[in-house]
Amino acid sequence: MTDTRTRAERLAGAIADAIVAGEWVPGDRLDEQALAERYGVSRTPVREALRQLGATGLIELRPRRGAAVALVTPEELDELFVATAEIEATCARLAALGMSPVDRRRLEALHDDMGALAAADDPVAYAEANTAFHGAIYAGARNAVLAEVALGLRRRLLPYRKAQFRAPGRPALSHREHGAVVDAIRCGDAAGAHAAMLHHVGLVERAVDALAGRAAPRRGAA
Amino acid sequence: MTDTRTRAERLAGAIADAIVAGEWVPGDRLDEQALAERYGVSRTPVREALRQLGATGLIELRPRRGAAVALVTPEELDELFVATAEIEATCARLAALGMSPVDRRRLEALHDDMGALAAADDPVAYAEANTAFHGAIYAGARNAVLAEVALGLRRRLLPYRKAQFRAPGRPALSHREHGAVVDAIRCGDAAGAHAAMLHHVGLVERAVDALAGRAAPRRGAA
DNA sequence: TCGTCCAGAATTGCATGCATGAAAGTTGGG
DNA sequence: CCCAACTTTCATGCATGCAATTCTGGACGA
Repeated sequence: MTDTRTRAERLAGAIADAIVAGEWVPGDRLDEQALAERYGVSRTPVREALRQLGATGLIELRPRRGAAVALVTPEELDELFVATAEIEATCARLAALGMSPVDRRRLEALHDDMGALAAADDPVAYAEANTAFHGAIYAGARNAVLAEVALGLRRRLLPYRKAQFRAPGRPALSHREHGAVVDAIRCGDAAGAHAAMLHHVGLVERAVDALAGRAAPRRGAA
Repeated sequence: MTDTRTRAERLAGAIADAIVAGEWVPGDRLDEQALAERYGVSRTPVREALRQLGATGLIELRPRRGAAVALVTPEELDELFVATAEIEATCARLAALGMSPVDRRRLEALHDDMGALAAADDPVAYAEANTAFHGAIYAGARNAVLAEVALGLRRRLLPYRKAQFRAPGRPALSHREHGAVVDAIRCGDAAGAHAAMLHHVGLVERAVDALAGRAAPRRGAA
């Protein structure tokens, strides 16, 4: 069956995928004509796709100066991480309160499966399963709006956390932290789920900082 | 000095303002040609503006079938309110933890000023000040990303909460709830600020529900 | 009365062309 | 050698035109 979406929509998806895949890195210029030729369309749908992506924050549109993959400052990156952590923690709390028994079992099963990937120290497979894990938390919160916001923020962070799981032993650490979240959700411990998720994403931030070769930014520190 | 923004950007702002002002209500079709004539431009920048607004959720773009002001179902409306409440509560918690003494004083002053508006039962002036109040909370959280998300959700809700303050006595009730938030922030009571804000926005939702009653817009209703 | 089907009209999707503003390159002066 | 102003080049912003799809309304048959 044919795709009913417009070219602009498909382009937006394709360009976003390419950015997340690292084909362009933050700061790279997105030339309208080059994109048009690459995807075999005219500049018009390319421009519409770029506007759409600009509204999500994944790219930046500077009037008369073209589009570029969003280049966030260290301060903005910290805010992005904090915002993501808070929203994911909120999802975890809502999940602890309202997740169905069946969904809880599924989450536990997914977590158990990830244990094997962590033990095998398989970063690629673990990263993929990690996305599913966080997606299960979003779903457990039973709030599509929060999930959409969280996914949007996660996408904006992806260009900066690509290599995160490649550090040896990181999947295992991530898995232990997930365990705290899963335990709290299983017990219906809303505050515990919130705290565990906040702690987890906070650790991810510090890992990214370490990879970037910076000292971990501290909120309000001198 | 001349506006350096492109026509598409200005159009996006103007159309959003018109929607929030109630010039079009949820479900109304947005005709490209009509918009182009109204704002004295061609369809090209109009289309780009519509894509931008579509990405924010304020309008819906149905391929080959035009754009319309987003018509949210009662279930989605509930999710929007919950998400907004959770994010604003998070901002309140962060504000309680990290707001500067000067900002705390400013927030208290703003709250006191709103007391007069509430006593006078002036819904229009109170609604305006209310926006400033919540903006002060966002600022207190010191996280532009969270603030941006909260504002975006608030904007999507605005077409549904326009008449909210017109119920007699509502400004006074809102002001009392704000007082609980302000008190908690003043004491640095993070959990209290979170709970007070959650409660406050939850009450707003119930007020909107009451106003909407059975006349709430329904998609595809029989 | 109701549903179906088929022009005609209207609207969206996209390509193309041109004008404007920004960046790069060049030249002349200090 | 450096810098500033000018020129050139090129990408973006926008208008216009055409093709494809959807919508409308009326005729026709059950």
